[in-house]
Amino acid sequence: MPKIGMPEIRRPQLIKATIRVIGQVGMSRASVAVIGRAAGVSPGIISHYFGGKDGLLEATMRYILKDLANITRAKLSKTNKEDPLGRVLGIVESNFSGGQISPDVASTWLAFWSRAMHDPALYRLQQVNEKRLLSYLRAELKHMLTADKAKSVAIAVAALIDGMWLRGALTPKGIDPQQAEHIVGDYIKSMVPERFLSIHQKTIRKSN
Amino acid sequence: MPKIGMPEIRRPQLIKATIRVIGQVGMSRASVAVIGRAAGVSPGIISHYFGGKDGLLEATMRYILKDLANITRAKLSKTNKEDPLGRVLGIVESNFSGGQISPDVASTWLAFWSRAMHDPALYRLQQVNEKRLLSYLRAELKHMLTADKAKSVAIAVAALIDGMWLRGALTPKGIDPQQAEHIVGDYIKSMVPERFLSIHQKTIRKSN
Amino acid sequence: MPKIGMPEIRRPQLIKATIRVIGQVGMSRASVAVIGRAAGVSPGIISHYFGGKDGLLEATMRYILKDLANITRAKLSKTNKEDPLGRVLGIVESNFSGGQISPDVASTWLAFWSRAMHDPALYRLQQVNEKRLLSYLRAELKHMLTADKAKSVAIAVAALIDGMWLRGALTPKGIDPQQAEHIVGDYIKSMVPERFLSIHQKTIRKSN
Amino acid sequence: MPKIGMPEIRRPQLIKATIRVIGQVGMSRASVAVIGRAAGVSPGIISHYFGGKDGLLEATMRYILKDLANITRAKLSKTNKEDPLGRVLGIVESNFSGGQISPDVASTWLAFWSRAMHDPALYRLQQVNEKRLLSYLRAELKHMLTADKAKSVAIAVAALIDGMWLRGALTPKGIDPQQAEHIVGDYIKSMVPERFLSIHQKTIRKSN
DNA sequence: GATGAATGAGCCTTCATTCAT
DNA sequence: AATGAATGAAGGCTCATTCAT
Repeated sequence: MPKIGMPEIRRPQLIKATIRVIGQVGMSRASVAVIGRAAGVSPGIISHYFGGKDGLLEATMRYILKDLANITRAKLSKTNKEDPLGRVLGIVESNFSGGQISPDVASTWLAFWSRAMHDPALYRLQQVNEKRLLSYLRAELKHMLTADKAKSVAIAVAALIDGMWLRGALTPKGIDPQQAEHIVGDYIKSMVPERFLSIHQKTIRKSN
Repeated sequence: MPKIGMPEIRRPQLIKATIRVIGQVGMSRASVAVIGRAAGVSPGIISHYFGGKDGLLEATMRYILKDLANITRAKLSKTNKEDPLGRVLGIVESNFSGGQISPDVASTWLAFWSRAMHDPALYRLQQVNEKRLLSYLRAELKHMLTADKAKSVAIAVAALIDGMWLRGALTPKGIDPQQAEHIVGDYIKSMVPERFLSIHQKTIRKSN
Repeated sequence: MPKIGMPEIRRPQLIKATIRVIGQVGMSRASVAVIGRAAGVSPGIISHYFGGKDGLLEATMRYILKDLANITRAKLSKTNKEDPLGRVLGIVESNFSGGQISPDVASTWLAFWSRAMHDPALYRLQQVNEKRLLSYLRAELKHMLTADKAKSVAIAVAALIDGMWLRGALTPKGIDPQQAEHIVGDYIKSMVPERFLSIHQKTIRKSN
Repeated sequence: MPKIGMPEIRRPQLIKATIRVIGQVGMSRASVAVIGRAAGVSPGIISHYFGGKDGLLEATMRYILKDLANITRAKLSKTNKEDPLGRVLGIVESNFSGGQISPDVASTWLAFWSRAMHDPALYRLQQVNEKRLLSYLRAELKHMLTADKAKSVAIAVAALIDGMWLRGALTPKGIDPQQAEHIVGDYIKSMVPERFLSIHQKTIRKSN
C-alpha cells in the first residue's frame, strides 16, 4: 500500500474551499488569501499545489465536471438499456442531483461559465462537458426519434437543463430538483412516441 | 459657458464601451482604465458620471434590461391581442433579437448573472427582469391553458430561453436566433391546444 | 468712484468659504471642489483668482491674521497710553474676540499652524504674526518690568494665549473667551508691580 | 517555518518612520509610499500591519502618547509624595523631555492636533491625554490650593505647557526645554503658598 | 511540507488644474 | 467673468506570487 502524500489531501481540501468561497462571496472576492483561510492553510500553499490561482480554478472546474460525469455514468449503468426514455430521464436527473445543485456549486459553476468565455483553459473544459451531454442525449434520443429530430430535441433538453439550473441558481431558495426534473421530463415525454412511455413504465415497475 | 449636454453623451458612450470591454476581455479584466480607454476618455470620468465602477456596472445592466423591455413592449404592441400564441412567440422572439444577441451583450449579461448572486443592486435588477418575463408569459399562456399549467409552461419557456441563450453565449458563432426561436416555438406549440395554432396562422396571413 | 469688480467680491467669498470648509471637514478634505461648492461657484474659479489652491490657503491665512491685527490695533487705540497693564490686557483680549474664536477659525488656524512647518509661505506669515504679538507685549511690559523680565513674561503670555486657544479649539464647546481672559489676566497681574493695578483700576473707572 | 516576531519589529519601525516623515515633509505629503520608503519596506505592508493608513496614524499617536505617559509615571515614582510642588514640576518636566521635544515628534503631534478635530479616533486619544494631564496636575495642586483655585491653575499650567510647546514647534531651533520649564515653573511658584517652596527646596537638598 | 512576511503591480478613486465654451 | 467637463497624476488598498525559514 502506497503512503498517501499530502497532495492527495491538500488538493481536494483546497478545491472544496474554493467552491465554498466562490459560492459565498463570489468570484471577484475569492482571493487566494480568503480561500486559504477557508481551507485552514496559508495562501502560499495554493501556488505550491496548483501553480497559481488559475490552476486552482481550473482544477476546481475539472472537479465539478468530473463529479457530474461520474454521477451520470453511475446513473446510466443502473438503467435498462432497452428503455431509452428512462436513460434520457436519468441523464437529466444526474444534472439535478448530488453536489451539483448545492448553492455553492451552482454559484461556482455560473462564475466559471462567465469566465470560460475569456479563459481558453476553462473554455475547453466547458466545451467537453457540453458536447458530452449533447452526445449522451442524442445517442438515446436516436432510439426514439429521427436523427434530425433527435439532434434538435437534444439541444432543447440541454438548454432546458441549463436554463432551469441557471434560474435556480439565482433564486434564494436554490434549485428545486423535483420541479426541474418534472418540467424537463414533461417536455421529453411530449416529444417521443407514446410506446416509449409504456416501455419506461414497465421497466420501472419491474425494477421495483 | 461650459459644454452642456455632456452627460447625455458620455453616459451611453461609457455604457457601450463597458459592454464592449466585458464582451471582449471579460468582467475580471474590465478595469476602469480599460473601459475608459475603450471609450476614448480618461479613467477618472467614470467616477464623475457614475459615482464609481459599481455605478457604471449597474447602469450598464439597467441599460441592457431596458433595451430588452423596450423591444418586448414594441413587439407586443404590434401583435394581435386575439392571438395569444402569437404574443408568446413575440415575447420569445424579443429575447433573441436586436442588441440582445450580440456576443458582447451576451457575455456581459452572463457576467452580470454571475455577479448578481453576490451584488444586491444587480440582484434586484435581475429579479425584476425575471419576474417581468414570467408574468408576461403567464398572462398570455393563461388564455390557452389552465392557470397551473400556464405557470409551469411559463417557467419552462423562460428556462428554455435562458438556456438557449446561455449555450449560444458559449458558442464561438454566438447565438443563432432562428434556431433558438424554432426550438422554443416548437415547445410552446406542443403545449397549447391545437386551435390556437389555427388562430395564429390566420392572424399571420391577415397581417401580410 | 471706481466700479467694484468681481475680484473684490469673489476673493472674500472664497476665503470665507475656505474657513468654513476647513472648520467643518478639516484641511485634508477641503478640496477645491468642496470649497467651490460651499461658495456657490465652480471649482475652476479658484485657480483663476488665487492661481491655485496654495494661493487660496495663503490668502486665507493672511485674511485671518489681518483680522487679528486690525482688532488689536483698534483695541489699543482705544486704550489709555498711561495704563500699560490695560494695554497688555487689551492685546490678550483681542486674541479671544471677534472672528478669532469661532470654531471654524480656530480649526483653520490650527490647520495652518501644522502646515506652516513645511510650507515656507505660510511659515513666513506665521512668524510675522508671532513676532508682532511678542513685540506688542514686550513694549508694554517694559513699562512695568525690567527688560529681561518683560521678555520672559511676554513669552509666557504669548504661550498662555496660544495654549488656551489651542485647548479651546479641541473642546467641543469651543473657546471660552471669559475663562481665557481671566486666566491670562490673573497671570499678568501676578507678575507686574501692584501700582500698575491701581492705575488700571482708575483708568477703567474714568473711561466709564 | 516563516519568520516570526516580525510584527514586533515592523510596527515600531513603521511608526518611527511615520513620525520621521511627518516631521520632515508634513502630514499632507506623508503618503504610504513615502512612509514605506522611509522605513525601507514596500507600501503594501502598511495595510498588512495596521489595516490601512488611518490605522498607522492612530497607532503613531498612541505611541507618542504612551511614551509621554510612561515618562510622567516614571518621573512621579521618583518624586517625594510629601513635596507636591516638586511633583507638579515633575509633570511639567515630563512634557519637555525625552522624545517629546524632538522636532519630528513636535511636528507630528501638531499635525495630530489639527487632524483630531475631524477624526473621531484621534479625537478620543487626544481627549484621554488632555484629561490625564489635567487630572495629574489638579491632584497635586489640591494639596497646595483650594479646589477651585487648583482647577484653574491646572488649566493654566496645561495651557502654558501646550503653548510653550506649540511655539517651540514653530521655531527653527525647536523647543528649548530649559526655558520652557523655567517659565512654567515660575508661574506655578508664583501661584502656590510660600511654604511649599521651602518643602520643595528641602526635598531636593535631601535627595542629593 | 508549510508558513506568512513581503513585494510590487494593478485596481478604484480623488483631486488640482486646464480649457473650450 | 464663469462654467463644469475633462485630464492625468497620485493616493490608498488589494492581491497573486515569491521566498527565507
